[in-house]
Amino acid sequence: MSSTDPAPGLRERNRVRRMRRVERAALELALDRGVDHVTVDMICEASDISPRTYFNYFGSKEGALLGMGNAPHAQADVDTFVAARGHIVEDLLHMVARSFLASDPDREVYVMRRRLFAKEPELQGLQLARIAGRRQAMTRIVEERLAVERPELTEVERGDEAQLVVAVVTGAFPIAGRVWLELEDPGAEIDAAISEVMARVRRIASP
Amino acid sequence: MSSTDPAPGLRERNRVRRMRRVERAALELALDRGVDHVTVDMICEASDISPRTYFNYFGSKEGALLGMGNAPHAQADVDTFVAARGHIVEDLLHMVARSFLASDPDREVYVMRRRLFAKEPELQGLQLARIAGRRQAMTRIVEERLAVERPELTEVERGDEAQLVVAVVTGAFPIAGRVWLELEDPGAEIDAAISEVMARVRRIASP
DNA sequence: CGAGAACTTGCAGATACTGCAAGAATGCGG
DNA sequence: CCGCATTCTTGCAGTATCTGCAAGTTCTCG
Repeated sequence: MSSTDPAPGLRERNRVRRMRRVERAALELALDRGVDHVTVDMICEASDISPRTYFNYFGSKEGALLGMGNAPHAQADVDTFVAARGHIVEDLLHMVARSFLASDPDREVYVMRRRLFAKEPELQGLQLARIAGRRQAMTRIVEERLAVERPELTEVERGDEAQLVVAVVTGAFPIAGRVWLELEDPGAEIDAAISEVMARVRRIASP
Repeated sequence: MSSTDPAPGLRERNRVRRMRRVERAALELALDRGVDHVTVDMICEASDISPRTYFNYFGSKEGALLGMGNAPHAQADVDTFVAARGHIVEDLLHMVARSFLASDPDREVYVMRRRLFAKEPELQGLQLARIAGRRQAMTRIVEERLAVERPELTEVERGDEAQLVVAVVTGAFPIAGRVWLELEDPGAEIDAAISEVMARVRRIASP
């Protein structure tokens, strides 16, 4: 289920191509006229797809605007994080970043999305709702690591600490994303962005 | 607009009473049958209100389940926070807590809400979406304080730092809320809960 | 008490979303 | 290349959410 499937097959390729087409159409329409002056029917007409299929793909009107929300983390990345012993926030940021890059993000779509978010801040709320499931999954993963790393904590304390770590990471990741965007060089440079953001995180809690 | 209005007036009192009645009915129904087997019409019938009025009050089906999302912070509390020079996260937690207590939270409804959230985690996502507006407002307030407290930061850095602070606080507040709930004594005890949570926040970023 | 403001309600309608079943595209073994 | 099974797309019909408007009702205040 990772991004390294050997033969995607025609069916899968068509699917991806169609989804991208719909996403683009939706973003263009939303940027042009504003989200709530766009209907699902418009998006479907613009991308030549049936409304029923639209919902099969994205589940909700905003689905095409928000993009990837459901793909779980690769087990290998999870294991790496659980076994790592660096700063837990930084390690988790790396896991999330790896997951993000694995989805083969389309830089152009990403930029459109950012512009749209700036234009209609309510979408950020929906984005948060969309990734709520991921937050829960992440919380469980962090708890797993804490169980071996800090066995002195009670179960409740572990849960609290995990929640806090996840909150910090979900707050910090978009910032790292922006920093990453400003660097021209794609790929490994995201590590630099993470280090930079980590420094800011440290500064906040220290004094 | 604060909670210290001298004479609420009959109109306002009716309004509050009715909203509470609707909230209770909605929570009971949702706990009983599950959120998506409850319709707005059911809630309205159970609480003897017209659907149109329901939407005037709560704006969305889930509004009655999630509770207060829109009331802005009292200007006095904001000023206090901006002028304070303690740990910025702790100060902001206090501001949020004051705002929360000012809404005169009904402990029983609060408990029902927590039970419902535990039963249907997707609601937590919607909750995040609902308070997204508050988060933005909080971010601006934090930026305001940072502008005077740390003038050496660039505008972008200020924005980033504010975002991080808000992320930490919105992550930490529910935990403080739970701790507060477990204390029998209502009222000022929320300060103790905040101190306790702050210690955990510090522990996370330090090593 | 009476004028005016604020609120509730019903109605009509647009839009979002879902289940179902038929039809089309694709994968696969012969 | 041909059927057969599988999976996906689509249309249809129906339900639920949400909104604007205008009329009726309740409250406020002088």
